[in-house]
Amino acid sequence: MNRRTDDKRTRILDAAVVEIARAGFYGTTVSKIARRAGVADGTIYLYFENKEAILVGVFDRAMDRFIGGGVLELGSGGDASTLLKEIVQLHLELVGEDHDMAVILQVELRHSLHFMNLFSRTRLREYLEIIAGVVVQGQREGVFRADLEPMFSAKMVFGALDQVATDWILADDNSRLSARAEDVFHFLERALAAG
Amino acid sequence: MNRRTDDKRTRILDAAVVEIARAGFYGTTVSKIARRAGVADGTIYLYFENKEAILVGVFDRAMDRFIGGGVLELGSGGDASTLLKEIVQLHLELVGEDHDMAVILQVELRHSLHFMNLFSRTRLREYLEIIAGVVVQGQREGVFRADLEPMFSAKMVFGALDQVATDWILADDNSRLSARAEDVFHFLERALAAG
Amino acid sequence: MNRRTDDKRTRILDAAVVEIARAGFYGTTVSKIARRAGVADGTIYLYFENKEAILVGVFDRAMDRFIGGGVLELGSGGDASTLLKEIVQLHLELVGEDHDMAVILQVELRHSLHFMNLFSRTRLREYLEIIAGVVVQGQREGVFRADLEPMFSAKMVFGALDQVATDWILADDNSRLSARAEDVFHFLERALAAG
Amino acid sequence: MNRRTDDKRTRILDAAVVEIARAGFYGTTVSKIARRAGVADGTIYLYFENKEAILVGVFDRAMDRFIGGGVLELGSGGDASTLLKEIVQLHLELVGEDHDMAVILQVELRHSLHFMNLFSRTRLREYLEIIAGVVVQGQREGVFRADLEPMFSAKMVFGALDQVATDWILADDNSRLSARAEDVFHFLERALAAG
DNA sequence: GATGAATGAGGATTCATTCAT
DNA sequence: GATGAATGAATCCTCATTCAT
Repeated sequence: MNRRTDDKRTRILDAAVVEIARAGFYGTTVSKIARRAGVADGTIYLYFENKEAILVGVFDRAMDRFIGGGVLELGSGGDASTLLKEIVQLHLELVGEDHDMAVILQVELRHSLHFMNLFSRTRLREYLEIIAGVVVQGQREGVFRADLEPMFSAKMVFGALDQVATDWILADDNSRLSARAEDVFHFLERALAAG
Repeated sequence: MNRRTDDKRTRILDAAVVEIARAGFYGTTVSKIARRAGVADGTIYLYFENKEAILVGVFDRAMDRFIGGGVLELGSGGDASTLLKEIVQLHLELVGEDHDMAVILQVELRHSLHFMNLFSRTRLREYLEIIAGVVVQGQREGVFRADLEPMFSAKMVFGALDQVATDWILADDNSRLSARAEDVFHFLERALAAG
Repeated sequence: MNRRTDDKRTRILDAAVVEIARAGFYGTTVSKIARRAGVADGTIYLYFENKEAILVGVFDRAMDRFIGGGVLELGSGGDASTLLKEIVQLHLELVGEDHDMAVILQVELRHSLHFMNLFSRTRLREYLEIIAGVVVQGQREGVFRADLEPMFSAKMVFGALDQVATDWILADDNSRLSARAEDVFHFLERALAAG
Repeated sequence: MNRRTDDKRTRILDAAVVEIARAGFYGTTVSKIARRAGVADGTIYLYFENKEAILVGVFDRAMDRFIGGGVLELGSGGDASTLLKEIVQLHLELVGEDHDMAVILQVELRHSLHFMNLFSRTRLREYLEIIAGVVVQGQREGVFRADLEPMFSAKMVFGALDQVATDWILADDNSRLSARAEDVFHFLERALAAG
């Protein structure tokens, strides 16, 4: 895939994000995405097998950015509590960065069992394992309760972040999502803390 | 609305739950719902304005059962911690009771901003306020931390329950959802507890 | 058909005139006509075989009023020119009397070849023959040109009246249709006059 | 619009004329028109916004042919009486040329107030003004009566032509419509003539 | 690779008509 | 006779996908 090709794929994905965020997956048409991307309808099918594959593409790219773009590098150092704080901060920053993308992650991705499964079995699992790793580290360090199952805890953390993100989408005010990081961390730390 | 009429509306909603849970809102047709309900296509439109209204109907009935069927009676007595435990228990029991309905609540309802808005502005708000009320009571009783904003706490509680429910849907094993109530309560109680 | 029955039929026709004039034959539904008439949908079918029969009913009643209600009595006396003047006057008065009815006569009746045929072979023919009779009388009296075929002349007269009536419908100002009688007569008399 | 495209649009209009003349606008389906035109149903919508737009298209093309194809060139020369004769002749020739098209002009176009308005406010007005121009010329030349309002006279002329055309459609014999031109002109000339 | 005109299956919705009460 | 709930055939229109250029 050379640069030109890649550029066209990128433009299609960018266009899809906007259109899907605005009107929903079923409310958009391949034609509209093509028009916004500045390509012909048929061109879409040179880069994606079908309409659903565009959504998968959007989603994959988002998760690549999400996970590749920071979360993985967290493991480098610091105590578990700090890491947790960083995860919360980063999650809300990344999701809050691009409203259209956030709509897709929080709303459009939940389209069907099929999609949710895809999500939960692949990229979400990866992400949850990173969080669970932090929990395990915390338990080893003695700062997090030992009686909580790490993967369960990771899901609770994700649940909190997800809820806050969805809430932010729906509020549709001009607040920054990351402004809520402090509160979320505060809540989660207490739930996880030892002693 | 007499018994006959009510019966037909009920049958349509029941059929819709099954069809939508199975194939998604956009994957089902009005015809399929009608066939399963044992009525003619046109009959659907005597009870619902359009296809979307069926989904709203499904959702409303579920929330009526959900809120009417127990959560409201919680306020009667007991300390805040017990009430929270009961909410957690009841939420997971009710959602876990009917897998098809759960799929709709956890997946299909999140279809679009439009639906999420409907959800969040109406019944979810009502529910969150009940939870927030328990938090306030706990704070007054001195068992819950006073430094947490009650509505924020309520959202965290809901986020945890929601995550567990979605996780259960996706796991698709034969576990009972309510079996996870203990762990969730354990997590949330610690997050909220004073001291 | 007793008085009660007749009353219901009348109410249905009255309702049909209003609905059809307002929205067109295809733009109305049997249900709407029934609602306006204050009867049940099914009741319509006790009085009319099907939807089209309602239009035929509306049309027949209108023509009965039209022809029965004056034109036939013209023959009684007077010279041909006066009779022509009276026909023109009466035609425009009757059509202009009820705007809804006029819309049906000038617009809705022209729905299809089928209807136009019905119209032209029955009531219109009857009417044209009355006019042609006046022409013949005028020719005999020597006031109308003898070189014009009476039925052709009658059609020209009707064409003029019809055009003026349609024009009035479309103008939709508050003018009275019969105000145009003078001009029309003026035009037609000259066309027909001998010498 | 290149040749291919234009060709397809033409084929759709041709097919529509036949289908609509045969069964009426509401008696035809988009599918039938498509089949006769030899295109897919969806193709219709590449050329027309909806079913009604097909009828408008049919009507516009007819009026273009009608007005563009002769009547406008009349103004060139000759006295008013000759011009009137030519208009009558041309009108009946053009309408009589294509029976299907004539059915649409005389019957289908009168379907509804909506259509009649469209007709009367646009192309008919244009046409009436041409006729009125001839009347004015005749009045200036002193061959037409000065006491007739030109636009009113034009409507009378059109009413006569329209009536004859409709009559021809309904007669459905094998006569040529233009054969009636002589009589119509004879009638109208006398009505308009000065002196 | 790129185009976009063409396809045609699919689906929501309407509404004339029926018939059990 | 009267009702009006129920029917289901019919139709307009959309849109993902294809393929000749």
